[in-house]
Amino acid sequence: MRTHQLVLQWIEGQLSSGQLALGGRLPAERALAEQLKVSRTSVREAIRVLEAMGVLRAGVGSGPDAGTVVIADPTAALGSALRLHVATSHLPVKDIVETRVLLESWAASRARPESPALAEAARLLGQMDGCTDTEEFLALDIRFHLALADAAGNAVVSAMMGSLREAIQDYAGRLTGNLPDWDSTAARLRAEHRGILAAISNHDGGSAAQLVADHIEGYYAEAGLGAGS
Amino acid sequence: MRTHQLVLQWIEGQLSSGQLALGGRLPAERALAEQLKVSRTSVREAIRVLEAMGVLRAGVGSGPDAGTVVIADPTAALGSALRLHVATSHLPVKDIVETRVLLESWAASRARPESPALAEAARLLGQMDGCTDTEEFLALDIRFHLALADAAGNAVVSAMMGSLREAIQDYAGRLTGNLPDWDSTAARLRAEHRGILAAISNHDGGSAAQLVADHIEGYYAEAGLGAGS
DNA sequence: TACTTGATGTGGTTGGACCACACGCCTAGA
DNA sequence: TCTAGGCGTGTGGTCCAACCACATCAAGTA
Repeated sequence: MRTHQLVLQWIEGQLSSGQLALGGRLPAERALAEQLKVSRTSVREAIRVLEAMGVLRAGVGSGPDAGTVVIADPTAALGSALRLHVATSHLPVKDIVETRVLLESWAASRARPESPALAEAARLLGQMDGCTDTEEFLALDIRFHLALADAAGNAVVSAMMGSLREAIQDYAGRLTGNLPDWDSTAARLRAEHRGILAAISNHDGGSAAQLVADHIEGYYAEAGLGAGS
Repeated sequence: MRTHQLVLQWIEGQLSSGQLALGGRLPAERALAEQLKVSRTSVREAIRVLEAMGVLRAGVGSGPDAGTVVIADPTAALGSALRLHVATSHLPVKDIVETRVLLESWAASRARPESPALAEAARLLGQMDGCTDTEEFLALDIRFHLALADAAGNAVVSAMMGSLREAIQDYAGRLTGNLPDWDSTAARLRAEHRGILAAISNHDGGSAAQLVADHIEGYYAEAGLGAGS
């Protein structure tokens, strides 16, 4: 057992037992090192790992933003892990898109019409109507799809959706250059978004799921390869 | 930009550009530190992160197993990340089980009967028949379900399935104690496994998906809370 | 030839030092 | 009295130098 793993175990234990909760603060690195009888280096290595996993956030200085505090950002961990393994060509982009279709169509079929996340999605849709900038449109589009995922009320699916999105974000951005006519594409995407939202509002989960799948795969087909709107 | 993140970027760049591939070796820590004009500490912190993400593996000594080499274990990264966030109570076990049902039933519906992974699943099923030890049975059960997921041919879904499993493994293990009669449960599980395999062999993906969902949710209901066989 | 022994290179760990930063007290001035 | 500045204190960020344990390989020895 390597030293930093001992520190990891200790922190995970504190989290499991509830002695360290969301928003809680870890002891200072030097204090924790002394407490666990290890070097500060080992403590720092453990903190780095948890930071990369979206469990901790380290801040310098003093005050409320300082120190090492517990956060909860599962998307960050899953996202960077997926991105790295895509980089090693071990996770094909095709599989990522396929998984995204799977998760997102499920989320659409399970989305509750009264969910606040769905209201947020509708608001974003309104913003996209008056949007002329391509980059801004895509940013809003991402948030729209994430809100859709949130509306299903499954935190794991939401986190995975976000991470899949993050993993292929650069890739998807490059694809927009392949589009022959961005304006017409944007118009189509807007219309499809409205259709999805309408299906969910009508409690027609089956249609919503199908529309989402078509929506993503349609973009996939049009842009030539791998990442939907 | 913190120093270790610079090292992370450099390594990710090497991976993306293909100059560092699966099985490749990183320069020695001291050499890499000098090359990037940073301290060995920062290099080590970056390596720790990538190690936790299942991208690198560090080995001491000399020879083939020594040095820092590129591996590809997406499951490790996703699994520990999910486990940690479950520990913070930010990802409900209920959502994990629900996601597992979603992914696994999809995998069953897409599994190709001629897949080698499916043959492996059948082999494992045979081993489980002559198995009397509870713990060994559960270990084989895990491998059976993972083989099932692999048979769909989607690396992302396989990795996510494995990570979900890992995240709630301890939890699932504790649940077996709740069962009133393990022997009869094991017999039922075996029969259900055979049914799933048969449906896939008959190219009846729809039935297979439904059987898998029932299989997992049945165990969930019987054990009282959260993790299927 | 077979065994021992040391050199070499790897990651693993440690302690100490210094830096930049941000807050909050505490003093000097208005 | 009230205000504005400076300085002390504690935080993470970085670096360095040294040592350890380990595994291999080559040279030397019986």
